[in-house]
Amino acid sequence: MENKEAKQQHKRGLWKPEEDLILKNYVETHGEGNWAAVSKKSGLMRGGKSCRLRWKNYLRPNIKRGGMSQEEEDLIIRMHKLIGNRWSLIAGRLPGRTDNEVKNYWNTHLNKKCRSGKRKAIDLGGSENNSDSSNEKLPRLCDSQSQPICSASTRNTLQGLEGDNKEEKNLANCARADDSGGGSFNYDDIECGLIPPNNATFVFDDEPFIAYLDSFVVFEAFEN
DNA sequence: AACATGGGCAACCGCTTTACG
DNA sequence: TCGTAAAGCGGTTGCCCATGT
Repeated sequence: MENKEAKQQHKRGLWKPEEDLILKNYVETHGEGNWAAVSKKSGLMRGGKSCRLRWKNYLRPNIKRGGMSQEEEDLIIRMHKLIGNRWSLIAGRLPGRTDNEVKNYWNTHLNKKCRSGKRKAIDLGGSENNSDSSNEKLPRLCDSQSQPICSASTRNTLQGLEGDNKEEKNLANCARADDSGGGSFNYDDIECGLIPPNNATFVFDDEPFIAYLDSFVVFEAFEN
């Protein structure tokens, strides 16, 4: 950990173009990692954390800057409904976007938009395992042939969640699951690995929803 | 023209998780 | 197994700029 003295001698505030250049050159030469050493060896008077953040959010190759496309916006909204403020996970599904950017975009644009909308009641009937009367109106998860009723795009979105870590894999398993089970589970259970992969109903904000359903189907959240 | 206000965004803080000796 | 340092992450702060009065 950095001690107070070290912290005090670290420069703070906005990065100058020449600092960016130094950091960029250094990382391109020596590779990412060992950020504590970067500030010392590169001559930058910045903390390791600061260097890492600057590289990750602005200097990395393939960083996409500027306004979000409608597709990206939709994806952020859908994924936020699904997994909440897991900005790094969401950003991981938006090529060239960073968690910080997604977070800022949500806080400044989408959060207001979503808050101004009001959730409509959802007809979610047919969940066998749910004795809770509040869930009696859950919609059938599949049609009579047990086909998922979500859009292909949403399945792809959710299946695309699969990544290197356990959390992403669990989400991906849920996304893949068919609806033979129809039980419900919450996010903590997923993380703990307590949920078998054929269960596909999340509980989020105390409301159940189906992981692989298109959020625009399940969450008619926005009133025009 | 000067000031106030609010929005947008970059950066920092502090907690958690991971890696390693 | 434990302790420590580094890295990752989400929340928050504060600066800058555009707009309104």
